[in-house]
Amino acid sequence: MATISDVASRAGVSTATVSRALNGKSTVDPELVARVIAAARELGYQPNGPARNLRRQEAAVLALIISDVENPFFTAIARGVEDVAHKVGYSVVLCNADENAAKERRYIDVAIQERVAGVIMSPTSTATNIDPLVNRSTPVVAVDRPLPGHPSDTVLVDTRLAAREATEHLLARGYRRIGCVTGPSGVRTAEDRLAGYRDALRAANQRGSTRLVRRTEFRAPGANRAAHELLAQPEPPDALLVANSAMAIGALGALAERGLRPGRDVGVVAFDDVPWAALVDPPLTVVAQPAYEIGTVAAQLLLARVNDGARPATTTTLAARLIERGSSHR
Amino acid sequence: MATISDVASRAGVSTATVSRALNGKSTVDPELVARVIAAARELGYQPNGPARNLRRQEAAVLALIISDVENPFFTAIARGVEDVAHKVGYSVVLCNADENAAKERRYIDVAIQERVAGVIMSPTSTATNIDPLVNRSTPVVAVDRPLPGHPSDTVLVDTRLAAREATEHLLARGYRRIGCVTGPSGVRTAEDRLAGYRDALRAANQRGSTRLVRRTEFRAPGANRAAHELLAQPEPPDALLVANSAMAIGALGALAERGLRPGRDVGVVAFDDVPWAALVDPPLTVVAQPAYEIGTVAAQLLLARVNDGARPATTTTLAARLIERGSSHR
DNA sequence: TTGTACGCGTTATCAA
DNA sequence: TTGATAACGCGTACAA
Repeated sequence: MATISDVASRAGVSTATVSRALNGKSTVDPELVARVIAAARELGYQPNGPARNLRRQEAAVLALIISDVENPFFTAIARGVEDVAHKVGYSVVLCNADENAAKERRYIDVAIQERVAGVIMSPTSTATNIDPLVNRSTPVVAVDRPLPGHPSDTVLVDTRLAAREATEHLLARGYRRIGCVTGPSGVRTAEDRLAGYRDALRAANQRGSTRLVRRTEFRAPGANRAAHELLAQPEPPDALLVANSAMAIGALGALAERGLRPGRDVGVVAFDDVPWAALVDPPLTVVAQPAYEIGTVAAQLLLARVNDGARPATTTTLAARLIERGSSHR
Repeated sequence: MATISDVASRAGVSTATVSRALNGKSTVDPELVARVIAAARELGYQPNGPARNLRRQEAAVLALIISDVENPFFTAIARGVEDVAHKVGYSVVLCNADENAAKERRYIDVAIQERVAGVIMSPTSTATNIDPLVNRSTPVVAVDRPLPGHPSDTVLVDTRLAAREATEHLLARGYRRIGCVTGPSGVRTAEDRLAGYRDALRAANQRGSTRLVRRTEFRAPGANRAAHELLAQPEPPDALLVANSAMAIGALGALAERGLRPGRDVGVVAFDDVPWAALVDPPLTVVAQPAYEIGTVAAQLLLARVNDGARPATTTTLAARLIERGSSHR
């Protein structure tokens, strides 16, 4: 494989000049630049990344550690991050922690070992430990969920308010016993959505009952079981607030299995506006989170911090938007 | 940040011994190993990846370049690759080419620059050029679509046969004018699905008509337009074979917009068994591709080739499975 | 079994 | 503006 000195001898210059020419330093004779570029092309020269990163003590790479690659919310974030990063010459490596603290820990180690410029992550839980990153002063931006412990740039959605509005919407539609299927305890978004739900009930002078609330993993099977449990009760809920789209699949499945029609029999609002939401019958009312924008904002914050480690940490909170469809209409 | 010589002095040994101890070489006194490990832990030592990769001339990293992160088919492949790679100590970096030849090209360059051990990719089109990888003898495994030019390990689904069976299923259900919405020309899976569709019509002594076929990008909006065009004709199709799940969303949307009910009015079979397929009304008949298994097989092939570059190239073809649901029932 | 010393390919410093 | 050279941190050949 061609190295920088191969290019240097072919162009009849020193390696230093090749390096300067290829990195666009302004202090190089234009004619030499042309010769270097030609030589590099002829040899199919590609710089050796590890050597460059070793020398520079940093790679033009951002790590994005997300909790679940199969969740469209997180893949949309990924696209936002990529679009911003690529524009300024950074690559993004996507790591799937799979809602698994051990995998997450492993990817944090990989990010450190590879000396990436910065890390964007959605922590799997409040147990997430970023001390290793902080100790090495690798910039970290949290998305979707805040990081425990250290102050860091954070991009969130006002999901508590969104959950409140969604619940108020159900109340306004005439549903009276609203249930909530949310994520595991220890995950901030799960807590916030539940809190927003309770805010709305309290504001309407309803006493929330724990019999109407279930916590489960953020996936379909758990939500399916949870919905069945709620609906099997003597006084079942007449509406459900569901905390993400995978869970919506489980919950809607449970309704179908019980012969209940969303909207008419049980009102349903779920978080995340997935492409198929408008397609089910009746179409699903959702809380649309600005996932792509979370990604772009996070990437901008991270790049800013890479260039200035002393910037004070900020928290950006984006608004979600309720999209009313048939599943919350009797 | 702690280096290997920090660990060495703390443990009272040489850097060579630290290296050997940490890499599990058998020729080290067990007591020294213990001291080294203790020192490394105390210092929070993490090896410098770039330095290690520079020295080793290779990184324990696989690149996975997929055509679309937002397509569940590809994210399932990614999980398969990850699970196999992690088991043997390799990391996976996921790159989203976004069905875009330029991004794909860029990620190939990144893979070369970072000197990854190997690349798994689903080529965006027959124009994909992997010469740069081949020239540097970086092992490549193609998934979903074959690579043009060079013989390489390849993991495919027998999608032509699957399309034929899906079409025969529609014929057996009594549909008589079957249309096909497939992907762009130049993409092998798009061609194969169309070919399988035509195989079935020919076997049934039907003359396929180009008026029943549309090609479009593998996304919902294109498929939506295509389905509208097909259905607006004087003699519209009474069934549709749709080439992936994103396109299914567009096509089902078109049916809804025209007040047509899947199954009863227009039979529908789509590729890829997505979680919501069973949830729409009527449930969607699909061709389930073994995506996760594609990933595991591809990773195994790649790792085998990393260890033995002389292995002959193989092509593995996996079978797809038709899952009959309501959308192909009158 | 352990230590010394070199080189991987690049960039940055310094001198010319 | 250019070139010689040192240094980044690690693994290993070789010597002890």
